[in-house]
Amino acid sequence: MSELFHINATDPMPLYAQLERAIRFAIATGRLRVGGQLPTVRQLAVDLRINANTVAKVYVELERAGVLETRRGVGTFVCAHDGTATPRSFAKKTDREHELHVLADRFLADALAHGFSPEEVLLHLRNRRDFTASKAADKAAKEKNNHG
Amino acid sequence: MSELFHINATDPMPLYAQLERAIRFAIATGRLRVGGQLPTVRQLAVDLRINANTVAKVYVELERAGVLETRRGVGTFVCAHDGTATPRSFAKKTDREHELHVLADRFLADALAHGFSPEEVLLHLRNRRDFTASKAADKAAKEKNNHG
DNA sequence: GAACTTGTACTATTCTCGTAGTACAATAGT
DNA sequence: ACTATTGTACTACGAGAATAGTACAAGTTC
Repeated sequence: MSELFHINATDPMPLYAQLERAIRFAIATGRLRVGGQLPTVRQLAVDLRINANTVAKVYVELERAGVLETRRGVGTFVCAHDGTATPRSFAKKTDREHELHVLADRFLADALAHGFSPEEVLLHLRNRRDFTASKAADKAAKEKNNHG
Repeated sequence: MSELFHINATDPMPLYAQLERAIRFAIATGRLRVGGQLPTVRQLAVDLRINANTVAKVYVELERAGVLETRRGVGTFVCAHDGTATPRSFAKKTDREHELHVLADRFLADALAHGFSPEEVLLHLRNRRDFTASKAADKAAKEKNNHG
């Protein structure tokens, strides 16, 4: 259970953005179950070695987005309404496709910038079954623990 | 050919980081050839609607990294030494693998946060041929040489 | 009710990012 | 030599990100 999310302080991406992504990802892949409880604001701040305000900001933002639900004195939980389902509405289907294309571009750029070849990337993706983990949450959880 | 790179001002990722990635990506995929000239600092700033200082900063950073080569009064060019080859040295092969795993995680998180299903993402990647564009460019170059 | 936990709301400070503007240095073209 | 182009350097300013610290609100537990 070492760490649910990983945050990289040296990454140019803001910490709050990294954490928000990490949480959404954990939910989508089933590492965080619907109704499950997240670490407390202060605890997560300690674990990730970031400020509690940053964590709180992310929690608030995700609650506003309908992803999380918070109850004072109790904790923060994954909301029943799946926040990843319809975060944006696309005017056309091509817009949606384009959005994904841009995201993939960025990922490729990242990987290439880190010295990975396109073949390497493709091979890695092919060998990763946890992409479809949202359907088989339990399997994903087990395999995730390996690389933890 | 309207725009070589795309930059998103609303993205939490800093502009300079986006541009750096975009340039490395363009080089790695062959859209920018070795020895090819990049837009001038001021011109690119106008095209991307960002400040010239931001562009200059990226150019300097990429030159320091050995990706670009600048000549005053002439322009900025893609350096012969492929800067994407060894940006980092990994202690172990597993470290390298882990790095890629983390990158893939982030990409997935992004895609899922934008409302795409894992299946959708996989399908998109499978249908994209430009993953292997860099190798394809090399092959194309070689074949041209063969043909004389 | 008292103690504790948890989320929330501030203020203040520091740092980075990005912009704006100006000035300078080096090269090419004339 | 003069001019235009290109990269470089610098200051100043504002916005956002992140930190540190404190205080408050709402719930649980005893």
